[in-house]
Amino acid sequence: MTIAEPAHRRGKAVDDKIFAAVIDVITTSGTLAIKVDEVARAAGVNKTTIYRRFPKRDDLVLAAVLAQAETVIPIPDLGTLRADLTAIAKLVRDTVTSPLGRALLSASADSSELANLRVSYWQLRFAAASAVIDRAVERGECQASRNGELLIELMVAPIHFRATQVGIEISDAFIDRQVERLLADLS
Amino acid sequence: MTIAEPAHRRGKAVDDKIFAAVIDVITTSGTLAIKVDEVARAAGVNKTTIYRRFPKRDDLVLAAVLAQAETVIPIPDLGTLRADLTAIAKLVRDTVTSPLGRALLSASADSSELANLRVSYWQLRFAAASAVIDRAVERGECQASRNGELLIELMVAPIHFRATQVGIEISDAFIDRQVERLLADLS
DNA sequence: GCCTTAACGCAACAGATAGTTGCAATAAGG
DNA sequence: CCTTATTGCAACTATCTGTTGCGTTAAGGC
Repeated sequence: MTIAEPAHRRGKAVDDKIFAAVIDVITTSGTLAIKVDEVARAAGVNKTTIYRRFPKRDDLVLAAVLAQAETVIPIPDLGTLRADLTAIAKLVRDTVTSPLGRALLSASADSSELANLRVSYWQLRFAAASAVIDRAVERGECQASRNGELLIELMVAPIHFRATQVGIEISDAFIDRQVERLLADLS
Repeated sequence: MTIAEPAHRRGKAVDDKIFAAVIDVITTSGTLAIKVDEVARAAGVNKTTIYRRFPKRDDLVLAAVLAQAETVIPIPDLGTLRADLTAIAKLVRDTVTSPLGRALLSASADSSELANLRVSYWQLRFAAASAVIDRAVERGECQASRNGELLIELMVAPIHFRATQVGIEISDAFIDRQVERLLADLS
């Protein structure tokens, strides 16, 4: 995507160190209450350097989160729809339960940019997950569905809800229940 | 709960003004990034007074939120289970959609006290809502269910998820779908 | 109505953190 | 090797949290 690369001469590596430091601080310290000084220290970089690249603290956080979110979303292919869906559901559980996930998917009003990021994050996940359904249809494992993404959403929502709102540990049984529910909707 | 009331002589009214100001600031300014000075101005009270009652900013926010959360949760009684559940679902939608609701139910790590508050908030709601199911059972409208609260949770979760994560407007059709799903689980 | 005292107002303060600025040091690339 | 973009460093300003001392006010007993 980058047109002219030689913009930052010794800059690329610095960006990576900074982003890693931000993610690290979020993961350990827990919240988005990051201190720029702290990030600078963790990255072995001067505070000024950070401010020159990211004028506001929010820019820094957003950029780091974006870089992190660009990691490829794995689409499982375990042979059966049930297995694939279970894998997806468990991945969601792990993500939503982790400190980083909780910080990133915070429902607080935050910046509208983070809100947009959250939206596209889930849309990507739903699209990837519904591909699993499409594949199952091709295998003749279930009927075709015109709104696979909605079904995935309904499967995922209670997992997210429990993790963020009700604060109950999400058992494998609960995951299975959600998977079976989706399978029932498809038959 | 208060044992000796004459603790604050001209204090009660002040508390109310402060709490109202906090809720007001949250609702308008949106987030929990409240400034104590701002609250003091909005409440027509000196900053020192606030700090004397609530040593830390978090204490102030928590107290205000608690006072707000103590509002009675209305339990609809519209004659049919479907109508009651629809009313509950719509109330949840309105709450979760409102600026205050979004701020309070933020999934961010926040203080653990706020997290506990969130948990008990939903538990109260679920308990109140499952009473609606119990009443329908008594009317012979549906079969008894041993885990009405879980069913309510599964009905509410997608509403919360859409509002906070996917950012899609929650249509009445979506609400109806969730209600019908619960009714199907009961028959 | 007066007098005690708890509660409030006020102003000035300390501490932490975001964000800025000017200049010197350094490393990449021609 | 020399230019130049980039970084390091130190000293700043601005904002916000939280504190302190003292004067002022209002509630409630007498």
